Amino acid sequence: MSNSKLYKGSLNTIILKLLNEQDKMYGYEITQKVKALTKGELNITEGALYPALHKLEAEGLLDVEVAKVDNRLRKYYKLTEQGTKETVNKLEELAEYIKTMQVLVNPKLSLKQ
Amino acid sequence: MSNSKLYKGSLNTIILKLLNEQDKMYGYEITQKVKALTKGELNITEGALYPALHKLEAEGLLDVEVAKVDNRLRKYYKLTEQGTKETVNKLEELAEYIKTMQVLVNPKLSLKQ
DNA sequence: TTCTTATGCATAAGAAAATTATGTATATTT
DNA sequence: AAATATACATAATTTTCTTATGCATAAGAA
Repeated sequence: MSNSKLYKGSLNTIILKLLNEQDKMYGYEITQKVKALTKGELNITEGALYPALHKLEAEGLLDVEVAKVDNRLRKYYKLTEQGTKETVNKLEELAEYIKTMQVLVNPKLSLKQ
Repeated sequence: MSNSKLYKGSLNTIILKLLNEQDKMYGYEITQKVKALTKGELNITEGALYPALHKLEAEGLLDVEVAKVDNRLRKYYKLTEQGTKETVNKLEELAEYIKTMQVLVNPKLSLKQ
């Protein structure tokens, strides 16, 4: 995923947010989109992505729709209603996480703002 | 640690940064400091902290010094030279992580600044 | 004075989320 | 023809954490 361990735990947030923007995406598309957006910084591995997608689906946050394009399989995922709600939560958690880490890591700066 | 999974992978960064500020700290002190700084948002559990400290020491990033205060044991940890270098790396990684996540999560905003 | 809470360390069992490796298959480019 | 890109999947292992448990002393409350 990256040389930095900090991305551990961020994958679901990334997936949900992308699907919130793009309406529907398939797995491989997600990996390419993330690579492009981060200019190669972040490469989602398949071994992380596919189990994560399956779990989000099992939890009722994603719906799947299978399509065949150019004789190849694609599994399009989109947010359920519950998935949209959870996206909001995840984004709030991310904002909170960033704030907290900034307090811990740059206590002087955090007093100023 | 927190209801949010995002903190996974952040513990070493937190420990190193605190020791970079405070010169030397003992385990329990770290848990209390983090709790105070984050107003209770983040509670480092002992099961996470002590193994992390031991590992950082084994990697040569921390030195230990045992002290007895009020008939109770304290293990003071401080950064080695290598630990100070690694602290810089960890902080750079955190800054990079935050930037990257902001691009992923708020692509419109990230264009503006 | 006894019980609870706080201080201070430690480790073991288990869960969660990732990495790494491997497998299958088709399409496209070199 | 071979290599790369597209597209999915899973299994073994590792990392990092939670939860539970254990030991011990000090301080405060009932």
